[in-house]
Amino acid sequence: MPAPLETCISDLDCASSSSSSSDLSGFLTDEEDCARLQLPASASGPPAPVRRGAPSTSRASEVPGAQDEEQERRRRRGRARVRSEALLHSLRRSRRVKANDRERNRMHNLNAALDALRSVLPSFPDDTKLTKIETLRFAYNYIWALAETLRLADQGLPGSGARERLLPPQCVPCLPGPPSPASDVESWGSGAAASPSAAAASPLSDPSSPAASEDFTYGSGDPVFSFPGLPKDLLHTTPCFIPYH
DNA sequence: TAGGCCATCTGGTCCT
DNA sequence: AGGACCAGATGGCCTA
Repeated sequence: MPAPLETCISDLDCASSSSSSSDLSGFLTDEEDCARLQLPASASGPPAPVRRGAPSTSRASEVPGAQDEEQERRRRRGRARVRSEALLHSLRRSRRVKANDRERNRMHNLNAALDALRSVLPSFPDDTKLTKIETLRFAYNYIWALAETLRLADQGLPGSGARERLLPPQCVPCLPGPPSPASDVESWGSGAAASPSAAAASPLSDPSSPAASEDFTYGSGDPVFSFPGLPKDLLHTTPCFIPYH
């Protein structure tokens, strides 16, 4: 019984010999086309050329010289198979290269956004670049600290509404941030996203820590970021709002 | 040298 | 169907 794949590849032999390499999409596109190669020639596609309507193997053996023709046919089929597999590989490869390019570009955009985020965060004195995860955690804490500063300012100036003027109302509820460190320090890092290791690493988890009793300032140059009423080293710690793994 | 961070590749899944 | 998004794998670079 002749292999269907060989029959199809015999078709490909004719098709590929008349097609340039830049015109492959019409008959070989992807895995589905590859699967189609497994179908019998009668299942789809153009009718087989007369050449492939040659006598069957059993009849060919009866004709003098037919064995040579059969061998030649097999050689052609073998070459066609190699060619078609190479074409499939080439097409898959070009698609993969395009996908890789898009993915690279996507990651570059993501990194550009992270750089933009870094640029609006207070920079470290030694100009060390924050890692990606540090940038995200730092930004989270920084936003929380700013909001908390406004909240404390509001407490100091009842009815001033400074926070409401500076921050849209939805900004505050969207921060699942910690409670005021002064009032509920122990609950820092106790959220669902928190890990014990992170909580233990934070000086804020220890109410007796000196860090929890001093006003937070950030930066050694100009400007120095000051957050009255907030614990020192707030932004250097990672109070687990972004889960650890 | 081990561990952390990062860029890239890759295949799978979802969405338009 | 093609692109976006995601997560895992891998290898390079750097630092303690």
